[in-house]
Amino acid sequence: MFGSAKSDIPKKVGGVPAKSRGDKAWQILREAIFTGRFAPGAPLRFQEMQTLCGMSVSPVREALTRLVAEGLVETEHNRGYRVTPLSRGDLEDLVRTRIRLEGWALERAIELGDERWEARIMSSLHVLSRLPRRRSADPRLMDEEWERRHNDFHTSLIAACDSPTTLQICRALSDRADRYRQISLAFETGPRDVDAEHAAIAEAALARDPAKARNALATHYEQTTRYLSTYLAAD
Amino acid sequence: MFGSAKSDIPKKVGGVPAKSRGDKAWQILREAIFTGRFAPGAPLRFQEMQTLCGMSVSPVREALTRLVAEGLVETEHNRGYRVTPLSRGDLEDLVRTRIRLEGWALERAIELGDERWEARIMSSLHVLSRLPRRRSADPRLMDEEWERRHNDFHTSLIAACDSPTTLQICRALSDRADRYRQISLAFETGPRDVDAEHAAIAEAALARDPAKARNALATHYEQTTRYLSTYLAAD
DNA sequence: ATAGTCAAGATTTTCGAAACCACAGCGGCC
DNA sequence: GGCCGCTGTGGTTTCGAAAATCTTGACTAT
Repeated sequence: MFGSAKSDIPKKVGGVPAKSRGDKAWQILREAIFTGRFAPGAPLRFQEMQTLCGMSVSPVREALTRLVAEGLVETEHNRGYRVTPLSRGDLEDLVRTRIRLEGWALERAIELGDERWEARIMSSLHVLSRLPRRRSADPRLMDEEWERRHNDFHTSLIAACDSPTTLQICRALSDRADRYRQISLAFETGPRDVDAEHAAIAEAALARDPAKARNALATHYEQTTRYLSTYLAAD
Repeated sequence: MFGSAKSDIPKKVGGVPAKSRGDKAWQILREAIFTGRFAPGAPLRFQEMQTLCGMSVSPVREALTRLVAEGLVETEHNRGYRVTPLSRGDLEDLVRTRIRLEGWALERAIELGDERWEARIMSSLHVLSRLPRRRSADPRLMDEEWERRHNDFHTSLIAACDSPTTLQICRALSDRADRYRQISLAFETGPRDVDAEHAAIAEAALARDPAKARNALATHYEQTTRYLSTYLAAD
């Protein structure tokens, strides 16, 4: 369209190239919401989004529909879209639900996991621990690569669970929780050894101790709530 | 647009009027998938959908995006959309996940429910039992009103649960299961007293017996699997 | 002053056509 | 004969603008 027509499509996020403009819009808006470019509760205006994404209204609209389904964006008919607000109540509910559901998935994975499952956990834990959590340039922001690896670690823990439906829901909840994780960095004051928390989960999982693994996972997830909930609106 | 401009918008499904063409397209396509107008695995062509919905491509596309997010429809880039196939494996996974998740929601509701919760269960159970399950005209099809009331009964059971996230997921899973329920009628041969199954759940819930209620719910959900799974592709 | 009405501007929603892609059928080349 | 590339066809995806809708603010009547 303008200049080199194709070269603006294959932008990647998390290693996955965008296949269509709709995909790309989804990635861009998602990223914009995560980084706070669009604040929680802020209205999303089409003109701005079109400029940001460099495309027409149709793919933007498709992306928004997806984001609504994922719970990152809300809509009211004929009154546009807005970034879903964050709140203490939502976070607490989210964390409790994740602990319950992902805890079950973890137990199941411990039951079924083979050597390959174990190996993937060890490898993803290792590469995760090799990276600092905060971005060196701006320590209030999360390092993109760290987040990718963190995600991979948690995915690997439950990968051996045999319920695709459960895994899919876990992924969706993890996405919703990402936003809280992002901003929690700005508020964490006390010392927190995230690496140790991860190692504890992995150790219990490989030792095939379901109760212990579940506990470690719960502790890990509850840490974020602890730091964050006092700073969030009660709702 | 044509004749009386407004009158073609407020079509209702389940008592909820469509607010936009996108909503209406979603309702129409959903209904078409449930009733088998579009069979499992069948490709969804835009021309046909536009004719069926009586509108242009944009709202149809929006509806499809929503249906994909709900798992009723699948898509492959540049190769269109297709109705998500039904399979034995998917059904079994779905049912197990529902039993686990909805079982927990039920326990929680039993813990928290007040008089209003009890009253709603009794009332929705009553109106449900007053209606035949099969459509009188074509006994292989499910009565629309019955399905609405059935849904309301199950919703009322867990309504007192205090986790919006969990309730939302339960609703989504219930929607996915609807398709299996619809076709199960055509295969059910042996006698099955659905009303008794419902009554058993309600009784245990009102008696505040979590384990018993959970069991009754599990039994109820497993019945459908029992009748259906031999007729479904293994996958 | 207050509520109700209306017009203008801003924004979302929908349309119809253009651009684009996958696939099948055909013809040339090794 | 088999393989490769071209091209036409049937479909999806994206565009740019028109239509519908909401918001705002001024104006009028009570």
